[in-house]
Amino acid sequence: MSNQAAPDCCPPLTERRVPAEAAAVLAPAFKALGDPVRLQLMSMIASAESGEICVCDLTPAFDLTGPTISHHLRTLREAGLVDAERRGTWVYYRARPAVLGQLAALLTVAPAPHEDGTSLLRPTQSVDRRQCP
Amino acid sequence: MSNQAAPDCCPPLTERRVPAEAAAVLAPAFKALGDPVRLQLMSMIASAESGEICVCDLTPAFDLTGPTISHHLRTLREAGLVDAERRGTWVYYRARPAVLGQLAALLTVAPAPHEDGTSLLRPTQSVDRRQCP
DNA sequence: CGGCTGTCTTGACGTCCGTCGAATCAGACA
DNA sequence: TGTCTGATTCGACGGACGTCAAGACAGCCG
Repeated sequence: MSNQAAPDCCPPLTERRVPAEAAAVLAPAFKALGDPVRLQLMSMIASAESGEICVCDLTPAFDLTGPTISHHLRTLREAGLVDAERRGTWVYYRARPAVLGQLAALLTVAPAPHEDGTSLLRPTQSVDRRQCP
Repeated sequence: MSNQAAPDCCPPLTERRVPAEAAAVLAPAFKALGDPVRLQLMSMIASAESGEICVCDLTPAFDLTGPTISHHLRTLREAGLVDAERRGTWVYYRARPAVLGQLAALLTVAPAPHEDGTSLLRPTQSVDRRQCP
């Protein structure tokens, strides 16, 4: 339905101020990723071996009903983050790397040499970082 | 209040599936950027010449009341994306480049050589791309 | 001290979002 | 053709979100 979150272009958010029109187009993409379920769905789709993944593989991974997963997938679709294709009985979802890349570019901070090192990982100390040994 | 969106760590979303706990911590950061006003605020703060910017410079840039801007700034603060510091009469906000960098890394797609080129910019053709001449 | 300016908090209101159950649509298969 | 399975849409409900007006708090200055 011609939504297609279309960011203005490339300049990192830290370089120059994002104009209102660009923000209006970019924000929905971030909003789509602003839900834990959708973030996981996006990751499962984007990291699929064959480049695509069946809905029937996505649904059982959550404690949610089919319609709810379908709703989240639609949100990702309307945000322009994924593509869907029906093939026979099943529907396959595929990521749009170029779009992810654009969002990444927007958030990318140049070299960041004199950082304060205060990453999200260790804000103070109470955060569990059971990843990254 | 000890919120501090703390992503698990580094592996791009396209590499391996984001675990539920990590998604629960990362999603709020994206959600915070999922509003046009906050995205602009984030950009204005992150692109500030001196590294920080006064609330008195942020508020007049929008057609919104002071409390509303303050509310959005609080959201960004609680998401761990910015820091606030009161200095005399004014309050200054400063970005957290390391956090932005982590979010960027999560969205970064490796090299992406065989792309279909379908970036958000030109999904089909109906999108206005009055940026990027 | 008293007033002033700037910012944040509180309370309220309307809207949007996440979730579900039931119904509907799309293919496959007998 | 009929039926079964998989996925989406529809309708509804509770909760969260964006916004504002009014009030409270912090620091300056006369």
